[in-house]
Amino acid sequence: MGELLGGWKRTGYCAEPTVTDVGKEVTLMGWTNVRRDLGALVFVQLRDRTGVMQVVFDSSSLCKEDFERACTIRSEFVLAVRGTLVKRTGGMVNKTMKTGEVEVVVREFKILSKSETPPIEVDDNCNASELQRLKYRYLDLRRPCMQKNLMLRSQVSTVTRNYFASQGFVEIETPVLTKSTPEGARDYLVPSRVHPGKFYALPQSPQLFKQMLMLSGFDRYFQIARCFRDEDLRADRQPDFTQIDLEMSFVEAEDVLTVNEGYLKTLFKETLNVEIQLPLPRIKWKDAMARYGSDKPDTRFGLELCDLTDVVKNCNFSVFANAIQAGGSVRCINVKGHSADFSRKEIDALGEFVKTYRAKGLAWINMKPDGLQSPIAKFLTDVEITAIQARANLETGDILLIVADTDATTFASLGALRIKLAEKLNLIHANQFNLLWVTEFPLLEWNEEEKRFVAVHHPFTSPMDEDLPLLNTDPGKVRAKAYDIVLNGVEIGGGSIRIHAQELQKKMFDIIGLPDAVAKERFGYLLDAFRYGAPPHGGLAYGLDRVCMLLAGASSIRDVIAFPKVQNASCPLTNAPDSVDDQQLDELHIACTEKES
RNA sequence: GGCCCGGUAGUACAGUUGGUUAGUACGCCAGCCUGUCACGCUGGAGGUCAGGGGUUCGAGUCCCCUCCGGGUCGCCA
Repeated sequence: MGELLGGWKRTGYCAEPTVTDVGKEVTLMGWTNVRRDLGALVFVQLRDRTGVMQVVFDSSSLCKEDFERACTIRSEFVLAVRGTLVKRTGGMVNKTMKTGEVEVVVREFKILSKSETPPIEVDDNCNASELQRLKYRYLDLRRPCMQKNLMLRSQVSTVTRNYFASQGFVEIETPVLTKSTPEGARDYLVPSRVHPGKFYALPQSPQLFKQMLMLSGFDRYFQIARCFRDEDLRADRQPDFTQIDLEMSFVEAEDVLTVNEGYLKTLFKETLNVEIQLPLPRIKWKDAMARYGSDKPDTRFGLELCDLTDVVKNCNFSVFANAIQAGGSVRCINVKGHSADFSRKEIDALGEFVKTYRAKGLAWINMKPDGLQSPIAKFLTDVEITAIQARANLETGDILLIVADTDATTFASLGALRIKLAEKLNLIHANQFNLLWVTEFPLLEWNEEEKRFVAVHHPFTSPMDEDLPLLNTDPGKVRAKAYDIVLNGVEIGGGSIRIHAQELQKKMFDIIGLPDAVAKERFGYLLDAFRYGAPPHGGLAYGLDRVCMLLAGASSIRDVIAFPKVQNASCPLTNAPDSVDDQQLDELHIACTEKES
C-alpha cells in the first residue's frame, strides 16, 4: 500500500499554479505532452485535464543519475514531479500559455509509467482520421478539445439535474430491458435465457414508462436516459444515444414550453454564458414549411422560400404546369445580389444537388446587369415573367432558383438548397444561437406504401381540440398538440400533450389501422393503466448529444460522445459487435446462420 | 438498399499522359546543444501503395469485384 507513489500526493492540477504561488513547493502528476532536450537542460510540458505546466530538469541541480533518467522521458510517459514553482523572466515568458509565466524546477521525480510511441499525436493540431482517433479513443480523449467537450457534456448534465430538481421534478430510472414496441424505429433485441424464443427490446425512449409514471402521480418526472434505435447512422444519429426526458401532469402545452424555456435559458447562461431572450420565437409547422422548406428551420439567415404556384399555374412551361396539375407546387429561392456568384457550371451542380432530394431539376432566372438569362424564359410570357419578378421581389443582380414538384419534394429540395446556399455564401455566423419552437405539427401522415395513416409523432399524441371533428372527415388535416424545439436548424427536442382519454386513444388506433387486439398486445399495459385515473399530461425529450454538439460547436455528435460508433454501427475500439461462444448462443436458444470465419 | 467522396511509411498528405530506386511534413531512433516553448543542427530507420482479379512489355496510376472510412437519400413513431 502506498509504495507506488511513495507517499507523494498532488498539490493540485498542472495548470493551476500562478505567479501568486511562486516560491511554493509543488507536486504535480500528469502525462508528458512535449519534451525538449537541450542537452544539459530538459524541458517537459506536463499535462492533465486542466492544461499543461512546463517543468525543467537541469543537469546542474540534479544528480547525474536523475538527469540521465530524465533524458529517457518520452511522449506520454506518466510523471510525478516535485520542485519549486519559479517565475519566468524576460524571454522565458510564454504569453501563449495559460501557465507561461511560471515553471517548476524539478528537484525529484518519478516515472510512474512509460509509454510506447503513441500511434496518433495527442495534440489539438493532430489531423489523424476519425477512424484512427476512434481506434485509439483513449489517446484521442487526452486532447484538450476532447477533454473540453466531455467536461462540457458533464456540465450540461449537472445543470439539467439542478434545474429540473429545482423545479420540483423527480428523477426516476426506467428499464433498459423492456418490451418491443414496433411501429417506430427498429428495436435492438435481447434474447431471453429463461424464456426460450422470447426477447427483450432496448428502449427507443422511455415514452410509455413516463406516461405510466404520470398515472402513478409523479406529476413532474425527468431522467437522463440512454435510448437505442437500430437505424442507419448519421453525423447526428448514433444507435445508442442519450435523451433528457421529462413529463408533466395537469398541464397544457403552454406550461411545458414555459418550463423548458427556463431550462434553456439557464443552460445557455451556465455553460456558455450566453443570454437567451424569452419567450422563444414560435412558428407553426405549415409556416415553417412554407418559409423554410423544413420543419426544423435554421433562422440565422434569410433565403426564404417563395410560392410561385398561382403565378405560373396557367403557363406553357409543361414542367411547371404538370407539377401544379398533379397537386404540387412551384416554389423558389431568390438569392438576392448574388447573380454574379453562380457560374453555369455551379448552377448545374445545384441542379444535381436538388435531384438527391428527388426533385426532377432546378429552373433558374439570372437577373444579370446586361439582361435576364434563363433557360425557361422562352416558355413564359412577358406578363408571367413580370408576375414572377413581382412575387419574388426579383431585381437586377438577383438569381432565382426554382423547383416544381410535389409539395414534399419541393420543400425537401429547396429546404436543403437553402442551407447549402447559406454555407456557400457564408451567411451563417458562428456563436449565434437561434432557438425556435415549431408548433401545430400534423397529427397524421398518409403512408402510400402501407395505404394507411401513420402517426407523425407517436400514436399517443393528442390532437388539437379545434381539429377533433376533422378526425372523422379529413384526418390528414388534423393538427397535433406537438412541438419541437429547434436550435440552428437542428431538432434538439420534441414533445407533445398526450391522449389521456381511453375513447380518443381507441379512435387513434382505429385511424392508424391498428386493430384492438394488436394494440392490446403491444400497449395493453398502458391502456389498462388509463382505466384507473389518468391525469392530463405531456412532456418533452431532448437529444442530449445534439445539444452538447451545438454548445461545443462540433459538427458531429461523435465529438461529444466518449466512445461512439462508426457508420456501420460498429465500435473500432472494442470491435463490437462481435461473435460469441456457441455455449452462449445455446443458453439463449439462438442459432446463428451467418458466421464469419 | 441507392448516390457522392476517400483509402500510399506510425500519422497526415503529394505522386504529372501508365515508365528509373514511390516523395514531403510531423512523429520515431542516434549524436551534438544550459532557456527551449512548433527548440535547433547532423545523420538514420521506417512502405502488403486497403485486398483480390484483369488490361499492358510495364500499374500507386487504367478496368472489374470485395473490404474499410466519411457525407447523404431511403430509414430514423
